[in-house]
Amino acid sequence: MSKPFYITTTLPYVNAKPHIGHAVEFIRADSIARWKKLCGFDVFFNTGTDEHGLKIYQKAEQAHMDPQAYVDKAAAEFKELLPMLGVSPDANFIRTTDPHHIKAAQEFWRIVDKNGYIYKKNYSVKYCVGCELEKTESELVDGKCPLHPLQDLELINEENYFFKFSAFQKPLLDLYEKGGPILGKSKLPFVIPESRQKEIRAFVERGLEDFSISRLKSKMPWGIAVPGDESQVMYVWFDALVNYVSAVGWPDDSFKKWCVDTGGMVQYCGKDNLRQQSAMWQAMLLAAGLPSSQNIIINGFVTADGGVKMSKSLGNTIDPLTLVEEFGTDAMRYYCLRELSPFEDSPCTPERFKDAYNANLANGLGNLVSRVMKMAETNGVKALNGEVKLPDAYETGLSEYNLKKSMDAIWDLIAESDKLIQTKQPFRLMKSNIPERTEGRACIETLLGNIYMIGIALKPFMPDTSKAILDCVDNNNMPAAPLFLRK
RNA sequence: CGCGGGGUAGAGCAGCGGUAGCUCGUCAGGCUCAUAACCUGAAGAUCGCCGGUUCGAUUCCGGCCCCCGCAACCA
Repeated sequence: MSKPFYITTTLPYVNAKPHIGHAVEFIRADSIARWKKLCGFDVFFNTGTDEHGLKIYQKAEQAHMDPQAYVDKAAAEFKELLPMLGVSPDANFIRTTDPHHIKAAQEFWRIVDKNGYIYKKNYSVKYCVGCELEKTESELVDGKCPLHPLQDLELINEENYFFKFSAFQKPLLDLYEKGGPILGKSKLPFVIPESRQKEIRAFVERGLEDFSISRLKSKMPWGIAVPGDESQVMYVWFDALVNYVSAVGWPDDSFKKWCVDTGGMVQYCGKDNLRQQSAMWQAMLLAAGLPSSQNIIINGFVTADGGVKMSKSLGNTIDPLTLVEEFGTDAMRYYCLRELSPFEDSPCTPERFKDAYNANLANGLGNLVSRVMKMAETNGVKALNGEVKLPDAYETGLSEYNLKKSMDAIWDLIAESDKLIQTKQPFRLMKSNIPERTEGRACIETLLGNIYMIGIALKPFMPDTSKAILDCVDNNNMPAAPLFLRK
C-alpha cells in the first residue's frame, strides 16, 4: 500500500477572472503533487472554486443571470485554465456549490456548534447610503467611503453568529511551536517560509477576536443555509474553508486517509491568505475536533515592474493565458517555478518573461539538448544505462517546498554540460584518431547521462519537456523541432 | 511607540563575521556540436545613512531615513 499525500490550493473566488497569481499557486502545488506521485505516494490534489457571497450575487444580478448559472460559467473559466497550465488531469475540482460540500459545511457548523464554539451576537456593519452597500474597514479612507466622502456612514446592527476564535490562542501557538514534519536533522516550520510563521505567531499573540460567520439571508441570499436558522446564511469562512475536508469526503470516514494517515493536509496559498489558512482555518479544525494541517506554504505576490501592485486600473496586469498561448505551458511553469521568488513578491512583465524564456529555455535547456543529441546521433553514441542520482539540492528543495532551489539545481547541470562541451570539445575529438575518439565517445556518454538526468528531474515541473527529452535520449535522435524556439 | 517584509553593479536577485556572488544587459576574445546558440575574460557596487561590538561587518547590536504589504471579517 502506498502512503497517501494530500495537497490543496486555496479556492479562487470566482468574482474575478483568473490571474497570474492563481497560475503560480496551481503550478507549484501541481509540481509537488506530481513529485510525490513519482516518489510512490498515493496523491490527492485538490483545487476548485469558491462561489457564494454577496459579490457574486450582485454580479449575477447585473448580468441578469441566475446566480447558479453565473457561477457555472465562472467556475468553468477556472477549470479550463488548469490543463493550459499543465495541471494533472486527475486533480480534484471542488465547487462550494457542490451538494456534498453544502452538506459538509452544514455538518461542520453543527459539530462546532455542538462543541460550544458558536454563539449569536450583535454585529454592527458600516453602510454607505451613496453606494447602497455595506463597507468593510479596508474599503474606507479616513473612515469614509472613498466614493462618497461627504456622507457619513450609517451603522446598522444585526444579529449574527460568531465563532469563538479567541478560545484558540494557546492551541494555535502550540501548533506553530510544534512545527511541521522532520526533514533530515532539522524540522520544517508549520508555516513556510519561517518569516510568515513569525508574522502569524505575532498576530495570534496579540490576542484574537471572535469573528462573525453568518449573514442575514434577507440581505445575502446566495449562501449556504445555517443549520437550524432559516433567517441566516453562512459567511465565507464556514463555507469556503470547509472545502479542504469536504473535498476528501468528510464527514464520511473516508476523509481519514487524507487528513489523518497523511499527517495532515498540505496547503498552498497566497500571502493574503496567511491569516485565514494558518489561524482561522486551523482554529476551526480544532473546534471541530479534526486534525490540523501539516504545512501551509505561503506564496508572495506577482507584481509589475518595481514591485508595483498589478491592477486593472493601472493596466499592468498579466493574463496567464496570453503567456501560455505565446510561449507554451511548460514555459509558463518554468517562469512560475524558477523566475519568481518562491516566497517573496516578484515582478513579472512580458519583457522579463521573454528574456527568461530566451536565456534559459531556448538558449539554455533547448539548445543543450539539440547539441548533445546531434553529437550522439551522428556518432552513434548511446546513453549508458545506470541509476540516476539527482543532486541533493534538488531533493532538499522539493522537501522544503523551495521549488526554485530544485530548478536551480537542474540549471546548474545545464551550465555544467555546456561548459563540458566547450572544454572537452567532443565534436572535435570524434574527428580525430582512435584513442581520442574513445575519449570523445566517453564525453558524449557523460553528456547523455546529464541530459537524461535533467529529463528525469524535470518530470514534476515541466512534464511535456521532460518527456520530449527522455524520448530523444531513448531514441537516440535530435528533437524533431527545437524544444523552445527563440522568440 | 500597531504588525511584518525589504533597501547589495543599469535591471532582477543570492550571500549574512574574514579577498562582494549569480542571471539578464553592455564590451572584447574563443569555439563551430547546437536554436546567430555555447565558452572565456573585461567594465560596472562607497552592500540605504549614522553610531557601536570585533583584530576584522554587507553579515551582529542600537538609532535614523526611504519603499512595500497587512491592520481582521478583505473569498
